[in-house]
Amino acid sequence: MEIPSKYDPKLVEDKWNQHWLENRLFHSVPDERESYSVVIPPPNVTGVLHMGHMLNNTIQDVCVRRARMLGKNACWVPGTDHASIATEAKVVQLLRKQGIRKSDLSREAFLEHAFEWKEKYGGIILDQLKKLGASVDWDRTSFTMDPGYYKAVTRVFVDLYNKGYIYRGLRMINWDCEAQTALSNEEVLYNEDGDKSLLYHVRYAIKDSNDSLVIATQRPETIMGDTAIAVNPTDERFLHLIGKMAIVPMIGREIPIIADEYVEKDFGTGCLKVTPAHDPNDYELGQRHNLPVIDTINLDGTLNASCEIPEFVGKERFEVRQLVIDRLKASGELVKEEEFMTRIGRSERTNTVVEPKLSLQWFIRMKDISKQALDAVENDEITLHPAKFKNTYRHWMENVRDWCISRQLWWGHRIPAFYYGEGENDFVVAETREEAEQIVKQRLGENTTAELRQDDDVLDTWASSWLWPIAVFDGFNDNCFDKTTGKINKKANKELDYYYPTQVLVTAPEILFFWVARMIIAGYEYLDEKPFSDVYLHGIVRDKQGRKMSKSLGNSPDPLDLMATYGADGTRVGMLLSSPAGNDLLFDEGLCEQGRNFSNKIWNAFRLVNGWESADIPQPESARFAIEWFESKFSETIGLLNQSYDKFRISEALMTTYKLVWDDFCAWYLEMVKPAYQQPIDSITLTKTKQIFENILKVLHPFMPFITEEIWHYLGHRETAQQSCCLAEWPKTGAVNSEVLAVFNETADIIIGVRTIRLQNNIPNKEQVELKIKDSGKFAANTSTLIKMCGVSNLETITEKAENSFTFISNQNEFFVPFGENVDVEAELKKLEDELVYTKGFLDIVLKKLNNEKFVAGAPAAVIDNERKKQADAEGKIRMLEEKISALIS
RNA sequence: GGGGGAUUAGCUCAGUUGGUUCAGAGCACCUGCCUUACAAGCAGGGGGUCAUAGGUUCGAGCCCUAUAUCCCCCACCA
Repeated sequence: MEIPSKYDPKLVEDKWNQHWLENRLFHSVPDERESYSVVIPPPNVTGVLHMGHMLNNTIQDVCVRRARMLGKNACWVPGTDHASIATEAKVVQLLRKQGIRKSDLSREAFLEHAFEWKEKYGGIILDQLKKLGASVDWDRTSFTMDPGYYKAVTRVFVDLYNKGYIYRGLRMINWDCEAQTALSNEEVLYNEDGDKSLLYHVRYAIKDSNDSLVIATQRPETIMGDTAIAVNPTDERFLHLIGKMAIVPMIGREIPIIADEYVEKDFGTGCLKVTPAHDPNDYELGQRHNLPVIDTINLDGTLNASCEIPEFVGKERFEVRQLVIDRLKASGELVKEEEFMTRIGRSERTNTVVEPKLSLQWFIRMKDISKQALDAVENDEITLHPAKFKNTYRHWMENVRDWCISRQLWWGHRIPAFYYGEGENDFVVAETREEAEQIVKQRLGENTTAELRQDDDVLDTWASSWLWPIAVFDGFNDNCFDKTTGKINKKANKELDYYYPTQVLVTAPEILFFWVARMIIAGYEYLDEKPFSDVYLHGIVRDKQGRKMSKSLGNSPDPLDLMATYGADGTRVGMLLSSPAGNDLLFDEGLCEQGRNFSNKIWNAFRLVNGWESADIPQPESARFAIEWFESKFSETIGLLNQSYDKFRISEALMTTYKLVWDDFCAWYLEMVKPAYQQPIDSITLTKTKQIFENILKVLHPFMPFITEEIWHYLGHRETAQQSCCLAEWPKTGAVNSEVLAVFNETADIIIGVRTIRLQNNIPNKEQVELKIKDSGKFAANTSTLIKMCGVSNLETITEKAENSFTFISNQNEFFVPFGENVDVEAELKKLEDELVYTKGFLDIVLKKLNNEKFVAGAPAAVIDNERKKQADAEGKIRMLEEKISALIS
């Protein structure tokens, strides 16, 4: 059967994917083996595979596949995140296209649409993961709004509330007056270059004084909500005014003049009007100074009665701005209009200017609950890779701020708070409405007729995904979660007991705090145990110019296209080739090409070996040596590989594998054992070579699962369907015979010497050459390998220098290749002279060191010995070169 | 503004406690080869004052101090 000379992934990948799935090779159940569990960072349920996923999942797959081969019970849990904001935005958009507005729908109707949409399009990304060969346990696919998961999230909310970690508080949120909804920070867009705006300087009178001061504002329409004027306490211009009362223009309200560090002396006029209801900073100022909050703007952006000016009530905020300006101009209180650059936030959805708005939100108190999570990373119970993120992590955790977990959306986990009255504390928190009713009855009496309203808001997505490593193993179920202590009893949950903590979490540093830190917090809060031992943080995939890949730039290749062009294996290798942990990856399609070429190289090595016919003939010495050498080389490399893997240096492991396969195995080993054209190979060498090839496939497998599986089956594992390279045993480190390695190195060095002479002197490979060796007593190369690899017709040991020859030195032995016809003596001479000059210079440097008394006195003996050895070698080399030159000249 | 990180070959990066080939790898580049596994290949080769300036040391890519440039995260000036 003819095997094509080019590897065709299309003929291979689907076949093996199907094989793996049908045989459920990646399914894991607890058993007596050591577990190796990994939870996937759940992609958005609405997501489609992009380059970031490609990188992220390839790294995980490499770790998981290797662990499986190491004999561990590998369990990689897949799933998706409901991603409340992102998904809700998409659903809203979709509905809008169908002419349906969210505001016209009931919550229930909207959620019905959302779930419908999720069923239809959600999980596309999971299918795409199959394409890249992700060896996840598909039977365990989870979703952050699965019923069980939903229950876990609710349960945790109630628990944290009961423990006193959750509270309600006022907070500025971004309000979209048109859509009448709150916006997350991510949904607020800013003009990149800033916005040109006007700063209005307005004069405020001082009570009981002829004095006045001038503030600067870009929002004159909020003047009626002012409750203070603030100046910097060190600003001498205003020291005398601190503590006095200023008069708000137009309405005459008296407000205090306060001092606060926050005020910049150099900006505007140095006086700041404080409007706690309509500016986040002013709100904080107000908190610090106990200022009243006067909210003058309605949800739809019109002014309300609190503004005290009837003419303004019901009018839109920007219309009012102009009216205010007109009034102030007329009264002479507007001193100046000044252009300046600022940044104005606009709603991503409606493009209206975002209105900061105070509202009651839910928070988690972070300080105490995050203590253990800080320590765990600090004392390396959890290791971050690369370690530099430890600093970042510490800084954030030490300055952790309370976490606002409520979102004004419908798609998500609805906050389990039930209100029975209008009072601030007229609510209860409970897992279900029934439980809530019970509590209310206890509180208000059995006969209460209070109607319960559940909070309309849902939880921040991260307030569900922070439970991921616990919840995917059903860690909050009734059996193991103890409501009274608020702890999980691991022993009562076989799965959790076996798989938790997981091994490695692979993700991007961008979400180190949003997600990773919070998972750690949850782990310690509920299990008193870390959720994972190692965190591998990979960079962002960027284009060649270093720009983030984005839809709008159109600079992101589609991973599916790449896999179609270069094969999944080639693309995986391409992704990992230049991606050390923590560094951004400047993606270059050329890397995938390199990956594809590598596939092809492996494929052709297989074709070569596969085509060999064995015969009952003696094993050549060169083949015997090749096997002996390669086995040592392989053992040595396995050691290096294991080290790289253990340190999570995945790209280093890949490069080591790449060189082992391409250089050591293909370029050297196969050439060394290869029989002459159309000659058979001895059976010992063939058998050994196939064994070696199998080992090669094993170390390649984590990176290139498809091609290795394909060849694996060709090499004699076709018979049983269960057999798979996926389940092969990772090679053990064996003995490394350093003597053999040294012999090989010397042999290879001589071969390269002869090749160089051939190339530089245009001696065709077909033409046999003689090789003479002047042995310094150290010659130890494998001669039969030399003869085979160099095209040597005659190998001879001599005692005197050979004349009329090209020469080179290797390991203090001198080698001579006698001139054939057409020899360029001049060129040869020049080469020798150049080398002489260089070596003399080198000797000078060494001597300088050795003549330095301080060096000889201060450096350890080993270092000095080495320098003396260098000196001796150099002196010897100079003698040889000089002799050679004189021989050529004569 | 606060914090963190980086600067080594044309590009992307290694370089472990300062001292054995430590100045490296891959790609790119140059030269020669369609040699019967592979031109998606083979063989060989060139290339760096380790950002700059000082300092510590017998010895610095590595340690210290400044300077310059770049990147990331958080908070963002009314």
